[in-house]
Amino acid sequence: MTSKVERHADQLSALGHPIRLKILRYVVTGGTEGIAAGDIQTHVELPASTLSHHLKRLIDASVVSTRAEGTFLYYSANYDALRALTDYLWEDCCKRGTKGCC
Amino acid sequence: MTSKVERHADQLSALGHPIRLKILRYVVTGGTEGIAAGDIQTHVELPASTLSHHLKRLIDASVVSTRAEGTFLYYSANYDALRALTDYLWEDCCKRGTKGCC
DNA sequence: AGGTTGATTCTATATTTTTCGAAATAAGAA
DNA sequence: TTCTTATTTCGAAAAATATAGAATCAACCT
Repeated sequence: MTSKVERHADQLSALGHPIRLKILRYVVTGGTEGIAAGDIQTHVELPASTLSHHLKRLIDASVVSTRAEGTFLYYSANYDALRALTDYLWEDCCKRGTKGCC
Repeated sequence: MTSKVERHADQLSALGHPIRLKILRYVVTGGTEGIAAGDIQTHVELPASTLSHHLKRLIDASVVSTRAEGTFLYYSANYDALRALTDYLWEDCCKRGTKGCC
C-alpha cells in the first residue's frame, strides 16, 4: 500500500503540469455530469494521443473520474479527493508555530 | 512572463513529490518563524545536497521563503501563495455545470 | 457488412527530474 | 587564523515524464 503522502504527492504531481491543470480547471466547470474527451480536446488543442496520456495520468491519480456513454467518455472532477488534497497541506499548520499564519 | 496556469502548475509540481510534500508539511508546522534546514534534514533523513535541491525547488516555485540568521537558514511556508494556489483549482467550478459539486 | 467517428494503446524519441558524492562558501568558535 | 558546523553548488549518471505518429478498438449509422 502506498502511503498518504505518496498518494497526495502523486495527485499534486498530476496537477503539476500546465496542460493537465488547464484540463482539470475545464473539467471542473462541467460539474458532476462531466465533459467529453473530444470537448476537452478542442479546448486544449492537442493531438488525441497526447491528451489521452494526460487524462490517464489524472485518472490514475484519481483527481478525475470517467463515465462512458456510447462512444463518448465523460470526464468529471473528483471533488472529494480535491478537497481532501488541499486540506492535507494545512493539516498540521502552526503545531509548533509561534506567530499567526493559518 | 509566465502565465498564471504555468506558475500554478509549477507550484503544484513542486509539491508533487513525496519528499517535498513532507518538507512542506513540516515547514508549515513552524509558522512564520520557520524551521532551519538542519532541522528539516533530520526530519527527512536525506543527504544535505539532495535536501538542498528539493528546498531550492520549493523556493523557485515560491511556496516557501527563506530567511538567514547567522549560519542558519530558516524556511517558512508562503501561506498566501498556498491559499491562492488551492483557490485556483476551484475558481470556475460549475460554471457550465448542472448538478451540485462545490 | 462497410465506413465513419470518438477515443485509447503501442512504440519510440527527446527532455526533465532525481539523486548524491565531492567541492565550495560562509559564519562562528577556539 | 585554523577548525568545525551549516548549507549550497557542481557534475554526472539513472530514472521518470512528455510528446505524438501509427495502429487499434468499439459504437454508431447507412
